[in-house]
Amino acid sequence: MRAINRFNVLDTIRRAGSIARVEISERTQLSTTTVSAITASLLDDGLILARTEGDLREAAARGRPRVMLELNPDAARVVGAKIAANRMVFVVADFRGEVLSTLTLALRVDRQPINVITDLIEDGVRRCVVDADLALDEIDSVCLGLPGVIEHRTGHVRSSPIFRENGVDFAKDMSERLGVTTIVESDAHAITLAHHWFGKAKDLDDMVLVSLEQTLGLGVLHGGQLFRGAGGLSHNLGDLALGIGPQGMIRLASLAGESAILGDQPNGGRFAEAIRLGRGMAHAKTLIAAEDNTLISAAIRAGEACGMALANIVTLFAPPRVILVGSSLALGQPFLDSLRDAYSLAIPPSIKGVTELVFDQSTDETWAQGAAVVALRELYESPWGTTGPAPAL
Amino acid sequence: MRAINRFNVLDTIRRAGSIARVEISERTQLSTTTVSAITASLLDDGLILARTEGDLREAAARGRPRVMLELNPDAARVVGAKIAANRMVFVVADFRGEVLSTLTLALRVDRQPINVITDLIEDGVRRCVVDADLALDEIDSVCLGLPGVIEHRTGHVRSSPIFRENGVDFAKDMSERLGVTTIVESDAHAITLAHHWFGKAKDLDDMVLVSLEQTLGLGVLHGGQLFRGAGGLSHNLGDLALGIGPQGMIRLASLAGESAILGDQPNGGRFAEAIRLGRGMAHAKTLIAAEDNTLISAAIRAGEACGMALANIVTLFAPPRVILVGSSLALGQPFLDSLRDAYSLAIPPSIKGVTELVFDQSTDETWAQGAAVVALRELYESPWGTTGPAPAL
DNA sequence: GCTATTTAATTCGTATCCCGTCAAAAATAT
DNA sequence: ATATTTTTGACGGGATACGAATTAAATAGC
Repeated sequence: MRAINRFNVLDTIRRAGSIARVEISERTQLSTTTVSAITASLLDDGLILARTEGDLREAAARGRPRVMLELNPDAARVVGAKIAANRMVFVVADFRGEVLSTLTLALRVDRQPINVITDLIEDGVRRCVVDADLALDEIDSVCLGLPGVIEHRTGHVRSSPIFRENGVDFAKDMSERLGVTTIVESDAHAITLAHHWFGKAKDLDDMVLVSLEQTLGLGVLHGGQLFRGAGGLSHNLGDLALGIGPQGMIRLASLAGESAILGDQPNGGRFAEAIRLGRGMAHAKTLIAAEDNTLISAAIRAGEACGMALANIVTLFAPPRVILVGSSLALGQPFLDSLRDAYSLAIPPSIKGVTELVFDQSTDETWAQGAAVVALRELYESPWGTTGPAPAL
Repeated sequence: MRAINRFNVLDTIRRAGSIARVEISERTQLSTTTVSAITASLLDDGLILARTEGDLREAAARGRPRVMLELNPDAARVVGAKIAANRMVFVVADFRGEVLSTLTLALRVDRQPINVITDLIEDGVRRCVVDADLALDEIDSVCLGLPGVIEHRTGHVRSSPIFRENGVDFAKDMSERLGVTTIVESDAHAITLAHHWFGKAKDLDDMVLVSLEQTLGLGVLHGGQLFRGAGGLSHNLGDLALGIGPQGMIRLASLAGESAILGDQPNGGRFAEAIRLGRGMAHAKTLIAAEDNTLISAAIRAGEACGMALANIVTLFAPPRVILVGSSLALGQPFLDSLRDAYSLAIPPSIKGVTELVFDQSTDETWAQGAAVVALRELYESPWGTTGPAPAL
């Protein structure tokens, strides 16, 4: 019970950035007494800081000035990472989720043996931590966001384009490797939380995010919590079945996945090289501007498929807002227009107007930051969840 | 806090049917002391009853015999109803959800003006209440389950095949009409809760139910709670988009809805008559047995579409169990087989084995009982939610 | 410059609630 | 009748939250 209130207060402070006790009490519906008690304990634990200046009410404020409270950035450090097929992005973040250092490694990791991948990730984590002027033992937790179907609770990767194998116990492997608690999460879930904390869903506790990258991912926020399937399973939109074709089931990924849009490019060509470097979509955009008809029609086909799938998601979840993110958005007009058209055609009239569509081209760093948020959210709850007994002097 | 524990204890008693305090304490993880306090207050409020006999442990039980506690059936009465296009089914249920009386009215209500429909419903409610030897003012709450997209919180019906109009404030209308709090809920949600309380999901707090009737509905249970969209919106599977056809969007309902399967039957014919009476699917089954090829292929088409949609639902929600209900199941082999085939083809390998498929041919009464459960669940929480202060003497 | 006013935060006392321990009650076995 | 076993109820301790009163720190007015 106290744990719940503690978390609520802490979260209220985080959302506000800087806030006085009175206002916490207003927002949480807790009495000022309780807020005082809780904030005292939070101050005591070093999780928040008090700042005497900064009372930003109307300039001529009478009465005792408010003492502003904010998160103590140094209360914890976490590493968040986005692991994609052709790049890895790491960030070190402080307790507020603010990024302290970034590291991008442009290298192809998919289809590599697992221990090569874990090696590379370990390397990236270590380098990024050093860049932030920290040591690994100052890091409280690490979270890796990767594409695919991931069981968050167990850290079990059911399937991912990153791995050749299915069913990897990735969290366990990496935890042992790094000597730091490591969480594995779907990349879509990570960017969903990033938007909830810092992006275009700060004001909402219910929303849906669709990520259009190599893999098509989904994040559903419900009451401020990620909605996970059984066993904390993440969703994979690319697996959605669209119909039966000559070679069996046609899935969304086969029309709207990155490789489906860009097609098989001749090895060594400039396009193939751009794809290698994660610039495939940007390159495609310039080709589309030059009226490359193959690409244009691929983009339109992908947009239509996405738009329809999106409408179905909205039919099922009816969120007030859907945020679309991912590299495919860089394709520009033909893709976006056909997506929007298909969406508005496919959305049932009865829920028209319920959902607002928002497009966002986040940087890779935001994804990694989202992974850091996943790690932070777990920290927020667990280690100080139990009320510490007053230490005997 | 007490409210939460109270609810948990009450719910534990309901689930068990009859249970001793010790066992409540075991199941809820509450101390026997607390359980005693709470049960005393529940007994005091007349919500539960104590029965001295009925200790069903090993016959030769030494020690003080257990006092079994069970819900007081008379603590409340509710009316639940299933309103379909061609029939209305009412039940009066006691506090346990047990049915006291049933009333089925086989009449076509769709496309009637609203006040005709409300008239008929009012009539049905009143008659069913009388059948249970009760008066309307002894009814605590009414819940109507209808097909379509319904906002549970507001009782607003966004669209329903029952109504000619969209956007009807049905809960308000009926509450005024009956003088009893009336809740409106999607029929799929009702049957979902019916299965949670009495049917094939008693053991699960997470599951998905798909209802295949005139309308294709969906109920998602998540942590024992119905998962609703924004504003308590219900889902409508029939609105799912499958692809673009010559006449615009092809939706699931146009392939697998009742009318899509049965087709347009000549007015006055035996088939049309059967449909009128809600026996359309049964009649179709006999025709299929007689190798009516039009129907067989319609059934197969419908089954395929449903199977694929089902696989997509499972991809998104990954529930441990999916329950399929509804009149279309009566079609038998061709429908069920093609559904199963399409499902196993469309289900992504990465989540194969997560979900168990269960078919259930519930009676209409069960649907109405589910609506009663919706009403009861609200009663369980609200009126005794606050701890009553000890009355002065 | 002093006092009154206003607003913020803390302290204190009270009520609630849960749990652990212990005693009472109710049956059976000897 | 007595001992044993099991369940139930009662009392005190600990934690928590809230309301009222108190203290704190600033401004406004004279």
